[in-house]
Amino acid sequence: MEQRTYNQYCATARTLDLVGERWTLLLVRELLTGPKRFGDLQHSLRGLGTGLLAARMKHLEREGLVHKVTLPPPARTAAYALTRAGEELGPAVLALARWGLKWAMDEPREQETFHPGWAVLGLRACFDAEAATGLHALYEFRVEEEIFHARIDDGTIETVHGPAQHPDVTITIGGEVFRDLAAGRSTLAEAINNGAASASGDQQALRRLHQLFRLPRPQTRSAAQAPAS
Amino acid sequence: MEQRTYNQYCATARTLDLVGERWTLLLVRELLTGPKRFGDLQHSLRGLGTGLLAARMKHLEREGLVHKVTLPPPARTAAYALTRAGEELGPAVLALARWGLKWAMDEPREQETFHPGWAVLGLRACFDAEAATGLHALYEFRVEEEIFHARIDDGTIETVHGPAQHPDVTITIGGEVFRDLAAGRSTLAEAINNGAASASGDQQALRRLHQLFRLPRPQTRSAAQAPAS
DNA sequence: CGGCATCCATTTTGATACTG
DNA sequence: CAGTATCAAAATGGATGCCG
Repeated sequence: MEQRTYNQYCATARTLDLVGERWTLLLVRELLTGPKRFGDLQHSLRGLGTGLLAARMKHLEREGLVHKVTLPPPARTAAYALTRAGEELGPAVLALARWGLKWAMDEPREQETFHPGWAVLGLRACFDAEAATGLHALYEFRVEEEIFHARIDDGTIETVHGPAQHPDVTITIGGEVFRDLAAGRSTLAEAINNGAASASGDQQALRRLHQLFRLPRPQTRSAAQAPAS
Repeated sequence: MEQRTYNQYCATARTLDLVGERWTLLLVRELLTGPKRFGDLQHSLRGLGTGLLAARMKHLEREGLVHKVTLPPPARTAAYALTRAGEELGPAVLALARWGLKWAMDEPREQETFHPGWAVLGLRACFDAEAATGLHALYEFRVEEEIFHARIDDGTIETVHGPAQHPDVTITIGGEVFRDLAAGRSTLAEAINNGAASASGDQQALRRLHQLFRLPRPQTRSAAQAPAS
């Protein structure tokens, strides 16, 4: 395995040698919101068979980007988690997501799957650090059956799968609304006004939340275009 | 073509549908330092055949990331350039490069090729915007037969293939030294002291240059490691 | 359920020869 | 030099079965 290399002494190429194969960066994306079990990973990634998934995870493990953990009680089952090196791929994945939010997220297509965790990462991708100066807050998102939380500490954001301990605000929202929101086709304020979402908790923290994400204005990639430089 | 899609309504997955195939991001990398001809691209990317290269460029063109241009005189030949959308993949490519600089750039391996343009992009990846506040300068790098320039304007950097008009500083340097420098295994100051590089022009701009790039301390990805979270 | 091997149809790729 | 045509090798997708 991994005999196929670009053979270039270049940081980008070396990185792509490690994580450029099909599915690999999406596996990293899944783990960026916390450890996941083998089955969870496969469930999120339709089209990825057990054989290839096992091969990819073994590769990531061998390369030191992922390691096996035992989930804390009461779960106690085995799962995969990112190592420090794996976690630091976050900025690269989020950069790809930012580009996609601006240039590739038109209407959802038939056939396309969606999981709330992707939208959570989408929010994280357009987190505006400046807008969060001085803010320390814990937000919980209850999207259909899935729960996530975002911890904001003065310009930093952490988004994790699972409930929060003592959230300042809890947002309850349907999957489709949440999807539209993360794709910039709706806002949280609108959704709450609509009744499509509800928020409870610290009202001031909620007001800050509205300002924290700066979604790019979607653009179309027309093939006929003036030079970039 | 492009029938293979992840079918996920996710910004990262949609982006990878467009540029996640083998070679594609490396082609973007090549074009990030300016337009290139078909043959130049193939020359830089050993192992990429003409058939696949043609298919990739056609795909990128159809998707509006690349377009054909006619090089200005005296060249006048056809070339490929990034569109606005393509150019904006820069941050994602540079994020991958930053990760690689930290976690994947050990010694060059036998068989690995190297082109100065990659190192130029490596420098750009670790450009420190804060260190460049108030600086407006044009640097020219003459690496073996290749010439690049970097234009710095107060926190922004632009790196382009080709000579500069009226550079403030011109650095002449060998390919291997430049390679080591961009991989963090040497510094420009050392290279100049060694005589491995020479610089002429505005001495103050040269002093600033030394401070502009913050290379990450290389790390090893040990598979046996404590959890990241 | 987690994890892995095996078999097979389909795609993707790599390498080379060939054409305007 | 820019690209097409062709073919062999490799990667992928999907199904299935096995084992603890």
